[in-house]
Amino acid sequence: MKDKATLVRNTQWGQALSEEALARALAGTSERLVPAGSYVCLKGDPADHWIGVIDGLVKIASHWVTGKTVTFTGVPPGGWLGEGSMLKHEPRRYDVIALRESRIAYMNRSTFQWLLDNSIPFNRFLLHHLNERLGQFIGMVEHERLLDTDARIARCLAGLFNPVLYPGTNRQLQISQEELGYLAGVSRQRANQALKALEEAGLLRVEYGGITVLEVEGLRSYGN
DNA sequence: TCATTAAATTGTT
DNA sequence: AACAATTTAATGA
Repeated sequence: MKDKATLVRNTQWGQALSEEALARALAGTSERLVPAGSYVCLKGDPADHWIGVIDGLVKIASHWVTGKTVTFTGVPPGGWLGEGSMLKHEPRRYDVIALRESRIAYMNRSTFQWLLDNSIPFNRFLLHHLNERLGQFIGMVEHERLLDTDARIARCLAGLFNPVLYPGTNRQLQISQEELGYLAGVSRQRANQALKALEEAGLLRVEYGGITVLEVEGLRSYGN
């Protein structure tokens, strides 16, 4: 994906906006290039923006004082995040970190509010978005303690391919096994081992610097 | 356009 | 965790 205009235009709500409204939405959205390993936003920051991923890959995580980090989920291009703190008018409750160099769109609060007040499709989108996110986290809590690493990786990938949350993601995903390990909370070696098992099962193809998903449903239900 | 070199990613111990 | 092998990207002729 190239820029914020492409990102917004490709969303469900963006397509329903008039040219005038689209221009207004874009005017209230800035764009920043975040280097790999840098923060997109920090826990405790005032939530003044809704964040969209134009290109790259970010993870939503929490940093513990002991130095441990817990990753909640990854967000590929086409995904949006941060609406929760935005709606509740409270500080960010997590860190967002770029796993590799990423182009990020920041929509300011007034524009977000304006869309909320004026666009039914935007509201519908947010509703679906929140509902999917909720389902995703319920599933994670349910399975985290029950599944082995192979299945965790499988679910992690299936999560990245969720067509509602991340409509821009096609069957190919550019993610190194190291990054995948970060997302699933396992070592690179173990991620590699899991990927081999999943490839063996015919669910995906491992390529240099990325993977191609063959059976999203198979990934989602792997290990059940 | 092709060849060489550097960087990134993966496989193995 | 460290090293070797492989693939891609970058550079210059």
